[in-house]
Amino acid sequence: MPAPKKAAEEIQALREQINRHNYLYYVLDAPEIGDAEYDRLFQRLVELEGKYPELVTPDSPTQRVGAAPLEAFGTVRHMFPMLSLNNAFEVAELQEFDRRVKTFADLPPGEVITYVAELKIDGLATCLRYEDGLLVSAATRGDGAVGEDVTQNVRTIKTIPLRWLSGSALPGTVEVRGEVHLQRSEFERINKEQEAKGEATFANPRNAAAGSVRQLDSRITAKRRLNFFAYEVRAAEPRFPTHSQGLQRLREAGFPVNPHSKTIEGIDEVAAYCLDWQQRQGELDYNVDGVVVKVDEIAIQNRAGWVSRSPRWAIAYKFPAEEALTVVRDILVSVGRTGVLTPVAIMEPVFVDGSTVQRATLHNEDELRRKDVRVGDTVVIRKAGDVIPEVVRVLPEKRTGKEKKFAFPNKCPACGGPAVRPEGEVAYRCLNPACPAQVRGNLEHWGSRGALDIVGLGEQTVEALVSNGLVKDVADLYTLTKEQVKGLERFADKSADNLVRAIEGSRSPTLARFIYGLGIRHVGDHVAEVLAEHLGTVEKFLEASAADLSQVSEVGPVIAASVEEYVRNPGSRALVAKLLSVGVRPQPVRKAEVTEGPFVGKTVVFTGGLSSLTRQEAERLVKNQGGRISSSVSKETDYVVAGDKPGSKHEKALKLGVRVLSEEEFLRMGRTAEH
DNA sequence: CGCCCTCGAGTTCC
DNA sequence: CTCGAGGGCG
Repeated sequence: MPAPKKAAEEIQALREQINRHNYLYYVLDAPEIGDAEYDRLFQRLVELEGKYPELVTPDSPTQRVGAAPLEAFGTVRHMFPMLSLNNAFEVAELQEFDRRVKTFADLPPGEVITYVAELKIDGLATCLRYEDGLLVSAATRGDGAVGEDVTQNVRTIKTIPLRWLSGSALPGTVEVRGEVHLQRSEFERINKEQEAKGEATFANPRNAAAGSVRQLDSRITAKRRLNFFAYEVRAAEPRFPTHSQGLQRLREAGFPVNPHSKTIEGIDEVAAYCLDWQQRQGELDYNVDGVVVKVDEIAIQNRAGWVSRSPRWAIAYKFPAEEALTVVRDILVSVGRTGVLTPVAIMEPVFVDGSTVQRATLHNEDELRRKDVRVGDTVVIRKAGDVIPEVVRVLPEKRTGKEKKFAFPNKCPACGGPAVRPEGEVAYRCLNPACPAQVRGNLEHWGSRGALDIVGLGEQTVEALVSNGLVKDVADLYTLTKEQVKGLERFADKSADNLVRAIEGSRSPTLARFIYGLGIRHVGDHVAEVLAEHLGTVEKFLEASAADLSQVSEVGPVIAASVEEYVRNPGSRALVAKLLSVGVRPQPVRKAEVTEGPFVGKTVVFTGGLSSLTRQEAERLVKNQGGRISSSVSKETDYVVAGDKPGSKHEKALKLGVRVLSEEEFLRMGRTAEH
């Protein structure tokens, strides 16, 4: 039996009323009706929807109670990458930021820029996707490009509209970014509850919010009153000329936008806002860790541009981090895989900012001297960034005279061999290539994610393999048998099998991973990729010369010399030969032969800044399509791509009559060729 | 040569 | 995340 029209109308009316009261209650904190009245409306809606299940829609307020647990989270690709921000810790850095914006946006130094200052909520950056005004997905930040799908959990957050308020929706697909967080009062309530249940408590509101959003059972999430502040709206076509107008529209659409966000003229007033809230942060019922400052006008934002993955037109002013006092019990020296000696302070365990800390790097001899850290000293520590502990300074007034100055060793603590600090460098290095610390480090590196990606070959396993004499170098891994591994402590049948299988599975790495895995000085994953692309095969790699390599973009004299030295060294040649003989087969780089297209056999030169892709991406595009890159313009040059603020190369191109392309024209040529 | 940016390498805790 | 150092450009 179809639902009567009257029921449908009543349901619609109830939803509108409930949404409105939700908004008044949760977002504006100004309810117009009492709880009993609200419950009556809600119950009536539940009743009608129970009677006519075909009328239940995903944006109904009854759909916020959570759903059955998930097995695992899926992933969502963000429409626009979620960027990271540069930090400022002092007013001077804000002024430097202001100066840079003007430089890059071509504005006179005297110009007064309009900024928007927003409190930086200490929660979880979350990206909501709406299609024609209806919430379709919610994702965590993840790596910036792809995040975890937490839609079920986010639907339970009462302040997040399941549908934009009528009349305010932007058509098409729109992303709303914001911060999911917990109020301090709610955090305390949850912890009391956890305690009563005998379950683990959360260290701070951020961890509690993160734990709640990453709950596989959204019914648990629904019981925690998570909150949300929206701070950005993005659509394929920019809809607003200023950031503040975007925020205004979010407010109109029913999103909670932080009430303290403020449009401010000039950086000096922005700095005053930052310092003011630094003082007053305790007045808020949620944690903030700073202020985000954005250029208001989108046109200026675009002119200021981006550096790598962070915008030049925004900065995070960070409040001073929580600090704690502790005592240095000892200073140890660790030896990395490259033989670098790094001093580490071992401290009385102390709780700072969500976790208990007892180690902190002291970086190197110079840093240690600068801070003058001695064993027995009382030190101030804090978290640099979110996790890494840092010794800020020593409190000399706490000294008793019994503290011991640390003498930096000139012997390697791992092998006892000589350690030297080359002129002009900050690090001491152990010179013994057979040093057990380096041997272990090389093995771990070989198995690491960016290299051969051997799951299970961690620190513990490497230690066990080496100390039992089963493995001396990375090639030995490939002749390990399950029986040998089973003889080790902690290795049962199953885990031994897993390890041997994981090693087997790594026999055909890409050439880039293979080169990276060898651990050549100055060759990280990126440079390894560049080298592999240029060399193509492991045979060519073994013949690499500095003269040839330094022609390659991104490879300078230092890297070129380092690689040549590696491939000439008899020890490393022997290792590569051994790897090949035990059946490791680095895959030659397959270059699809491009025979037609606009760039085949052409030489291209870039000048000026590109906006929609990086210089390196553009160069790769040309190379993939059979072209060559050159750094200077001559009559041999076929195209000069002139980006923003082109330099002298542009003039030279005009003089020589070389074809000049705009970024747009270049992209069009590249794209048509890709199909 | 100086500036800006990116990369490499080392590090902590759960 | 942070430091130091390498590479590219003007």
